[in-house]
Amino acid sequence: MKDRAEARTLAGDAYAVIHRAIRSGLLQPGQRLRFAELQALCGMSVSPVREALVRLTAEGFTVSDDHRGFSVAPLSIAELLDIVGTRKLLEGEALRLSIEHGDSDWEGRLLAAHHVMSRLPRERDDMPSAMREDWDLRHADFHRILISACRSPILIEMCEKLFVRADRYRRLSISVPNQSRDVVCEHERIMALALDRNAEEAVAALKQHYQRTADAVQRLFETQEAL
Amino acid sequence: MKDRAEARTLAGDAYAVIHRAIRSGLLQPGQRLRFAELQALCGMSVSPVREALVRLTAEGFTVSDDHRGFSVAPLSIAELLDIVGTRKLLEGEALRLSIEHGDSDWEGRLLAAHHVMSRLPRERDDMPSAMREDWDLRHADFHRILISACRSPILIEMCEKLFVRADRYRRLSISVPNQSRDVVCEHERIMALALDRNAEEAVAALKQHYQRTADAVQRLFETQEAL
DNA sequence: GGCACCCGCATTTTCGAAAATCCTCTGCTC
DNA sequence: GAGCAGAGGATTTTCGAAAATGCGGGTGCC
Repeated sequence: MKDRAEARTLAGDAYAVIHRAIRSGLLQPGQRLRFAELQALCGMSVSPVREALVRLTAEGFTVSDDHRGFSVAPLSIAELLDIVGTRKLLEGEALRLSIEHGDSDWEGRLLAAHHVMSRLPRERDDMPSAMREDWDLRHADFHRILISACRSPILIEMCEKLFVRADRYRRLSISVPNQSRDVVCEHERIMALALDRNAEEAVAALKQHYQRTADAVQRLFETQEAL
Repeated sequence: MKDRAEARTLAGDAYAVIHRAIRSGLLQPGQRLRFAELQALCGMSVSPVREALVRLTAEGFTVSDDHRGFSVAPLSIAELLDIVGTRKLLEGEALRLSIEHGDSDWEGRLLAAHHVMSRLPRERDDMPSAMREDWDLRHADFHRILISACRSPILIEMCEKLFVRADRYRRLSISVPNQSRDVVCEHERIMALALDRNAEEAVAALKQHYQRTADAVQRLFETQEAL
């Protein structure tokens, strides 16, 4: 994740700042992005800001309109369903390959990542946002490691991009109370099946895991008519 | 394909020019890209050239090294196999969905694209390169239309990117004589099965089609030790 | 002799302003 | 009143130079 590797260029900083602003909601879906504001936000000149926007556009976080600048990519149920469907396909296959090729080192990293994640609370309201941020990172690590042994860099990269792209939607789902889901349990089950080398059921569990998150967000959309 | 939509900005032109230079081999894999040269090639200042490189890097055609500039992404057997494997997964599923959802308009466009393509010769040595370029475009259209009814914009976009990314390798395979393959026939078979709504066999034929191209290029690599 | 440091050159990266483009509002014509 | 042309302003895009960074050679020190 480019966010964490601290950038050695201003353009990298700008990318991180704007990316975070979009994910946090400071810059809202559909909002037009003016260079003047972004320069103020990032504290730099137009060149690195523009470079950041070009990169964000390539990754689907912003959209560009020639000579009319950039705006934050809008959210939609259609995109959510598309992202989830594609993730089920890609990560499902990546997990299957990981289970096929993974060695004991992979198993160890998986166990470790899950352990760290399970030690953090997820949705306590009194939880400081820093901790919630931390949970997000661990959660991302867990899913990353799950597919890390698939031996296909392209697949990994695509899954990573979709994961980040799904993040804006995932943040909405957290605000849904009483989901009657035990997310921790779902993760545990996926891991157990993976370690058992039960590819079929592990893939099915992973797909179900994503579908449930999608369903939760979709319900939220429909009730709030947030779109 | 961004190449064909004539760009309304210089950065778009630069993207097209450099992209073409990489695909044609004018800029070779691994070669370092200096701004001075690229500015001369594109006939413009540094800003749009840099923007083009950022975009190309996001798509995997170039790689960037902070404060040390850009270079053309190297070719490798590993990457070729990775691209082909991922394409089989993605386009296989996209074709399955297209067959499921495609209407008669889709069938018509598919027939038309195949007809136009079949009227162009592919590998005549005396063929002017403009015509070969034309065949490439029609070939791309055919594959694009094949999956165009899958109703997943993300899947389509990913397939498009992989298609373009595979192009550098595909150009190598054309230089292999006597492939004992009837590419025209393969395309015909895929189309016939798709129109027949025989998803299973159509997907299998498509995957085989890609695997054969991969095999041809791999043999070329190994004999020439071009890597 | 070998190693570390510093300086100058080549190159990338960033800046601030100029040029180009788009949007809006006004005024004119039909 | 509707519609088009054009000026003015806002904004993006591009330029050319300045700043920052990395690389290689040379010098001094151990």
